[in-house]
Amino acid sequence: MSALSLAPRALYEEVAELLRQRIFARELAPGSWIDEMRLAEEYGISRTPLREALKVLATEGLVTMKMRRGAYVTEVNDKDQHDVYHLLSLLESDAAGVVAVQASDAELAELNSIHQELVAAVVNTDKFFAINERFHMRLLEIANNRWRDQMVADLRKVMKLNRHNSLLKSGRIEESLREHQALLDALLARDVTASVTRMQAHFANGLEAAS
Amino acid sequence: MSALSLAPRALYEEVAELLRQRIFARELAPGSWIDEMRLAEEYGISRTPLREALKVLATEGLVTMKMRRGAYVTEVNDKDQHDVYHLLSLLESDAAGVVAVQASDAELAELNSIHQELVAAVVNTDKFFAINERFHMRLLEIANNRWRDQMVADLRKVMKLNRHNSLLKSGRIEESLREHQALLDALLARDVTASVTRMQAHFANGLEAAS
DNA sequence: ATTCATAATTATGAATTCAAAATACTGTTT
DNA sequence: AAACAGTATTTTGAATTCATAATTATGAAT
Repeated sequence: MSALSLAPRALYEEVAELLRQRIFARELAPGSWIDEMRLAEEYGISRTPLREALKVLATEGLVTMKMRRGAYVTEVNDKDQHDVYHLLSLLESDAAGVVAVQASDAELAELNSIHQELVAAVVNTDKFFAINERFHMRLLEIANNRWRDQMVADLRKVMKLNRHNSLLKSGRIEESLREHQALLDALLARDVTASVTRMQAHFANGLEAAS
Repeated sequence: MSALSLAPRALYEEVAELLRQRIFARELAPGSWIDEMRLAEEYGISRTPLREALKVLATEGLVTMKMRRGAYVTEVNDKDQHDVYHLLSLLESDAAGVVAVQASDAELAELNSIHQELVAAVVNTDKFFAINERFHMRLLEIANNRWRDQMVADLRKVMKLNRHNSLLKSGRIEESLREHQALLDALLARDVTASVTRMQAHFANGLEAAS
């Protein structure tokens, strides 16, 4: 007795999301060929919406179309990984600077409260990851630039293609928490430069740990 | 007796590019409905590749799909315009910083030579615009981050949706040239901070003139 | 004349069909 | 056994067809 979705997505969107999940789960491995017929049959749909979904994923960079030989899961090499991470750092640091200037007091308080949840979740790795993700997402929302949001979302998807995909290593929880705290201090002080710098530092440390 | 393209694009890509041209030319105006059947007939193709092209443009942000009512050219308001411009500034400034560090002497010399062309073209507005575009593109290429290139390309497409789309106002040619010169000086001196700052300034002035 | 209900038309979304290209298979020759 | 030619199969790309939702047109009732 599930409620009908109020805004049912188009079938091709639905399928695109399913494919993303399978790609991130490495069920569809980087470099591997995507069997249109097999998947269409598996999902009980025709090839038409499936092929539309593949074209969307290709535009996002998750999939690579090869002329007359179909779709392949994009292979992300070390340089790609590094390049994408660099851009994430750039965009999110900029967002932090914007938040330091533009956020309402209530919004800063909200970020602070998410951070407190983070502190409380330090013993639970999975929960910590989830809340950490939420912190970053909320900060982006507050920065209020839908184009950046879209770009960050796409880049994060590409990051997930890599085996070492976690933006946050389990061994770095305490360290990461301190970095978050420092960032939050800068935001609450509405110090733009420090906010940007500390977000950059947060990312720089993350990459070092990930490489 | 034209040479066959060595890498003939897929039909849906071809069509996507044709549609982009028409959107930028405002032949397909922002907010207007895109008539699939009409266009398919006009191009002498079926709706299938056309619809695939529309989904690509939707992912790029040029087109908005409305459930069960087709595709519409995206309307870009002033805030969008500002937000996109901000990101272009951020990405290209960062690229300038990267170039200052990583470019070979030959690559810097190449940028310098393009700049000399720019100086020479100061009397010819159209030529100036074209060479200016080439300078920015080449700088991005040298920065060597295909993900950024893709993002910048997409953002520039969105900028073109706006009536005041020129990233460079005709009244600002001399001023723009001076900014380029200053940027180039910083690059040749391999001064990262100055390179970033001057690219930012170049963009900041551009927006002011555009608004 | 305006509103409302109903029918006709049109457009979308998705399945199916079809043509051509790429790949796999078979059998022959060396 | 390896290399090749020729055939069969598979798969892609694109056109066509079909079902249904949305829109428009028509006509009746107030």
